[in-house]
Amino acid sequence: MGLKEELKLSKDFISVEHEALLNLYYTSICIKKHAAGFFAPYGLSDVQFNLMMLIKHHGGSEGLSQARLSEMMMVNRANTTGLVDRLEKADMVQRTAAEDRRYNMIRLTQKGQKLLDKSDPAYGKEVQKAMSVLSKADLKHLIKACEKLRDNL
Amino acid sequence: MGLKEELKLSKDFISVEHEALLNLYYTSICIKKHAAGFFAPYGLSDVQFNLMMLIKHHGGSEGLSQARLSEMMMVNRANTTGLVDRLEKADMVQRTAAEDRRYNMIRLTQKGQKLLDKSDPAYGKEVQKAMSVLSKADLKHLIKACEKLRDNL
DNA sequence: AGTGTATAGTTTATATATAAACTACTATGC
DNA sequence: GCATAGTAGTTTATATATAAACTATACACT
Repeated sequence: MGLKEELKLSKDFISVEHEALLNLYYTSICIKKHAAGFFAPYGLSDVQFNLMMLIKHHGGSEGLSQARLSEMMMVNRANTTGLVDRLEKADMVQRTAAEDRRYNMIRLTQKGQKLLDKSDPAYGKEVQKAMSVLSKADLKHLIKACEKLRDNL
Repeated sequence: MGLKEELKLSKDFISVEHEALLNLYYTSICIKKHAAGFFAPYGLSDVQFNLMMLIKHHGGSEGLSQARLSEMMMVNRANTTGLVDRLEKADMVQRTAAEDRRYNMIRLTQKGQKLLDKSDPAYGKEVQKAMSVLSKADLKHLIKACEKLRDNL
């Protein structure tokens, strides 16, 4: 459905450019909400799940520092402090000392690893399902468009 | 730049589908950050500006209820309470009574109207500039892709 | 060795977002 | 008329996000 109908607007968008921008923005909101709903049964938020996925897939054996996690999630490093606090409290990740004593290396706990091993395949399937309405060519087109937009900011 | 390079990932994405989803998500984050930076000199957040724009362009003479604003911003109505609180405190909007006494009709104050009249044209130009890297065909393609994705959630 | 600079993480204050429980009001059905 | 449903807004608790100020550590240079 067009965004105009979805938001029940009576007036058209001012330009295709603005319509495209708002479509990108609101679609991202919808996807985020959907992801939150998908992860809720696992007792995790979408953001918490994302952080744990990054450690699983890019942390190797040493884990990732909070600064690196912040960079990969494109969030302020202050945000990661609280995020790791909550995940540590839930026994999903643990802070471990690095050689450079400024760093916390964040790793998954056994509990965290177990939960991810269970939920990761389901997440993969959900992504395929969500994106299946677009052809491979459409997907590549979409990726290219996003890259161009980011480069231009 | 590809998202892989931008986030300095050492591994490829698992699928084009996942890459497209992450591109959409992260591009939206980048755009939001850019918007926040753009509106900062006006003393407004991107979210506050969005709310005021909705009132200006879709509020007519009566303004909009908080429920309607929540719907148009795709946020929980609890969120709009605080948003309007802060904008009211800054003398940008005002709550006025509607015939149906459950409703607050939110309108721009003179100060809010003045600020919007000044910033709105600059915002329009910024949107054009940001989206100018995509052709009209690309933009329509992007809109269509977003619509398909939302319909499929 | 000591000084300055940069980096990592935390703390604080604040904004934005949700869900759930609550109040106030409206509308519906008998 | 009155119980019941539904709708609008608020409050509370909590999560996520930022900027700015802070501490601790590391590094570079004379």
